[in-house]
Amino acid sequence: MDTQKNQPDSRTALLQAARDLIFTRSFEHVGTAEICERAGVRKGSLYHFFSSKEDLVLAMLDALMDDFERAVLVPSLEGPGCIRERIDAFVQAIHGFEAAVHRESGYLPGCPFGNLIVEAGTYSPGLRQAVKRHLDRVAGHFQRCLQEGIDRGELPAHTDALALAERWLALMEGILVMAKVDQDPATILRLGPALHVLIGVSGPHTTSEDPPEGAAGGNA
Amino acid sequence: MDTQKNQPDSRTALLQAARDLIFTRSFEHVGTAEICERAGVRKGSLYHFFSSKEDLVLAMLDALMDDFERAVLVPSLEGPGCIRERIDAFVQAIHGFEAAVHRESGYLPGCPFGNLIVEAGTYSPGLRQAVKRHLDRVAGHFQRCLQEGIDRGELPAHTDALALAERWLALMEGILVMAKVDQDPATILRLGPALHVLIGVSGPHTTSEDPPEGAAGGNA
DNA sequence: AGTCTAGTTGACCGGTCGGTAAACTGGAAG
DNA sequence: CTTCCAGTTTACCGACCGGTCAACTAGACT
Repeated sequence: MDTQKNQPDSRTALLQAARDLIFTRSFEHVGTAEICERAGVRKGSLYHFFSSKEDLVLAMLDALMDDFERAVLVPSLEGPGCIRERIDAFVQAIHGFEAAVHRESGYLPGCPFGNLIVEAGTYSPGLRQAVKRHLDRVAGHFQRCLQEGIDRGELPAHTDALALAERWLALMEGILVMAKVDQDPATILRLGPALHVLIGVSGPHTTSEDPPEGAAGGNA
Repeated sequence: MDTQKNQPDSRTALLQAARDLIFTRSFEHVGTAEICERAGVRKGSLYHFFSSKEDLVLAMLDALMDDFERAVLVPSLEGPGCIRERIDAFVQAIHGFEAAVHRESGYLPGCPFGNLIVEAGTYSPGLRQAVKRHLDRVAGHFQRCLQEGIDRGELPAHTDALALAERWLALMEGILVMAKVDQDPATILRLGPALHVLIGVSGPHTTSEDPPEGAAGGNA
């Protein structure tokens, strides 16, 4: 009831192995054999639990999204502070995650959802729609965060939270593409403050740039 | 015997075939056999002119960038009008191109450079650095356009054209990722105006949104 | 006991991939 | 004529891919 631990082994191991491998590399460059090897499972078992590699990845994305919500979206976007501080917390969380992967694996992976779209978006409708679902969910978090800012008077009352959330997501995807080009987590911190301008919380003074604020951008 | 040299060069045909195929699909999903078939050339010839598939793609990117500069960047960013109008022309040009490919092939390809980064960025340093070089060149066009706006007084004098150009590029990449998720060129038009906000030319009134200006004429 | 069944195993398949090797072609030069 | 060589052609390779299959195992239910 509370746990289905009588069968967690192979299926869960496959999901975790697929996540680790596909996240740091890519869907196409990670084969089922490698996934199985890392999971400590034979290939036949993979196809006992999943009907195809795509099916495995679909389930992996669900688990990934759950963890992403729990570890990044909710803590940063529903945490304390004003909109501006929440955006900073969000950027910091993304940076921390990408930097950690980069430190451990040598790769800066970028956005796993965006990566999958680019790889498979033009020929696998199933994967594309699944990724779209998850990105819509991410945008939903942005939207709620923005709406709260509107309700609190931090954003103009006429702000279109839905449209602005989509722009937020677009810029974030682009930032992660740029970071992947550079293979450098610092790019996330350098471009992250652009979100302030896009969302309109760069400060009461000017619309073009935010002043150098303390040592917040510093990295260990 | 006489028409065998009708095609100017097998090399050129291979480059064009690679571009057509890889652009609408992807690097990984287009094989050398298919490229050769489209180019009307046997595989041995491919490896006479290029040392590897990656080498072919590298050369293809150079030609693609030249055409992109000539057909999109220069006409839109160095054309008449203020910064804001140039941004609109740029977005229109990108949209026109993506929509045309989408109409003809059924695929919305997104940014070929961004696609390649996501596909190969984490395991092929050569491709990654080549893409970075080309994207830097694109950002250079943005930067010159912005600098001109600063010189003309359309942008604040303290504007950092280099940093802003990078943000412009990041948002554009993100917009194309979003359009690829949606597989809908309209997403480019919907998100394009966010560039106004990011760059700070959304108008003298407010920082959040630009007024709905209908009838964005089909200008390319 | 016997049966049922979810799960596991390892051998195997057909196909595709990037890339190779060697023979061949035709025109230019000595 | 012979030599030379950029370019072409054809057949082929080994590796790897996602996926299949029938046999097997161990626990649960009757």
